[in-house]
Amino acid sequence: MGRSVDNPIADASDADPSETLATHLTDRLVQAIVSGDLSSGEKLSEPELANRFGTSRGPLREALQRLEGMRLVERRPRQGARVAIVGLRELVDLYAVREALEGMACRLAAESMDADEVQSLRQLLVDHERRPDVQADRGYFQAEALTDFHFRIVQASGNPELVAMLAGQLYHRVRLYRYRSSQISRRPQRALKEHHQILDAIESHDGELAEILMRRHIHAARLSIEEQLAAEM
Amino acid sequence: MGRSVDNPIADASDADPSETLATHLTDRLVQAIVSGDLSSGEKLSEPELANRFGTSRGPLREALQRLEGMRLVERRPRQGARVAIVGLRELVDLYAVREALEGMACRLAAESMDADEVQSLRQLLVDHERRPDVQADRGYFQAEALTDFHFRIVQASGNPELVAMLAGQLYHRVRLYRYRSSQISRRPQRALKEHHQILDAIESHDGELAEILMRRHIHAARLSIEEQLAAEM
DNA sequence: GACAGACGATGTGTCGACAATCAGTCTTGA
DNA sequence: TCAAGACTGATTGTCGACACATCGTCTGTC
Repeated sequence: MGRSVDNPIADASDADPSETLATHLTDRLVQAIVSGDLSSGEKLSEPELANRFGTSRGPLREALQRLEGMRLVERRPRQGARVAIVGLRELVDLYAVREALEGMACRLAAESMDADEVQSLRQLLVDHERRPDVQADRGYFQAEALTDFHFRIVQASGNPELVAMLAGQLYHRVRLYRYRSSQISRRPQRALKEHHQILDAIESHDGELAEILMRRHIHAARLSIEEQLAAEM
Repeated sequence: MGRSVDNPIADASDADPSETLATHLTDRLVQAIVSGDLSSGEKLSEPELANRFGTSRGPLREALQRLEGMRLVERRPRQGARVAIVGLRELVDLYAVREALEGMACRLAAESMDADEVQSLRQLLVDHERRPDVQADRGYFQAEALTDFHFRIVQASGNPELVAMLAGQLYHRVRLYRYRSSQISRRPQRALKEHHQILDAIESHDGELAEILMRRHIHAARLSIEEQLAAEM
């Protein structure tokens, strides 16, 4: 498919102590699912995948288990794993939760971020602004931007529970929808503007406003994805 | 400790198709951690636990992985698993997230629950009310009550993502704190009253009020646990 | 006496193999 | 022709074993 060649040598030759085969497999499977390499609802065969990635079933099962925790796959005892179903209904539910959690994160961030951190985030937005795809008003809102701006706000909330919930599992599913919906946002300039407004609220330590703006921002993003997804289905 | 004897015969003799050794182990380990049988920060040895539960390391590792997903244990590559640390700081963070999510769940429930469901929940509260420990104003707020009232509201929200986040991982840690803080609430009557008020708001489909009341309720519960925990430390 | 380095023991990560189960196909009977 | 049941193939759950890393201890030297 899109994945040209697995390079087990380059991956296995290093002896990174903080990584294990299972974590590697997890990352690769996440990527495969999010990118659509493994399609929604597809049955995942353990022997086949293990063979495909050049490992045994042990680490692969461990990886599948983690994906289940991220709700990217669903496993049933003695029936195997399937890639999670991504539908309109699930999108709405997911973004509703995201609104609540990121709204909260944004409020906390507004209350605790110092000037340096704000400045750093502002620079990030400026960098985004200069990207050619954004200039052409296409594709700003890729997964990268999400992991950049949103993730850093979440981290700035200072609440590890919140970070774990969002970065640990919710964001993976969000990325899933992003990729599936043409991979390209139809409103990059506007999204970028909203990011700036959110950051403005954070800068002035207006938690309440920051939360409201973030919720609206996510709400609008959901509507955008919803449209595209509905058009594709 | 309290666990006298493992009874592998009674557990293994059945052939429940929907359960596997790993799920069994998960339940037992959750219980062991929540009840304090395994103390906070304790190192978990795979061979020892496997031996203790009469299985091999395979299913046990799978169970540990799930516990990691629930954030009841922390695993580091090549260093093993440790029971999660439960401190005051973590409690505050956890309950902040819980406030946001359950507040949202309560609002959704208020908007969608029908009269029958409300009646059923009301009956549940009446049953709780009659329990001897509640009559003596002691111990209403056990884990059971949480899985009863709160869980049913969360389910009534109709948002599977929300249910998964709360029931799938957050509630396990909440139970952890409940058990650790003397296992007994000092405000059962008041908590019960708050439950009734929340249900009143739900009954009148006042989502906004229901959310506010639920948030206050959880906030008060947190303060109560915080006091007890602080006194014990 | 204290610190650095080597040694041994335990534990984790990974693998291959076996039994029970499930899905799909074919046969058999009405 | 269709339905019920048996059979075959593949897959999942589980187990035991091995290699390497990590932790604790001991020895030797400064």
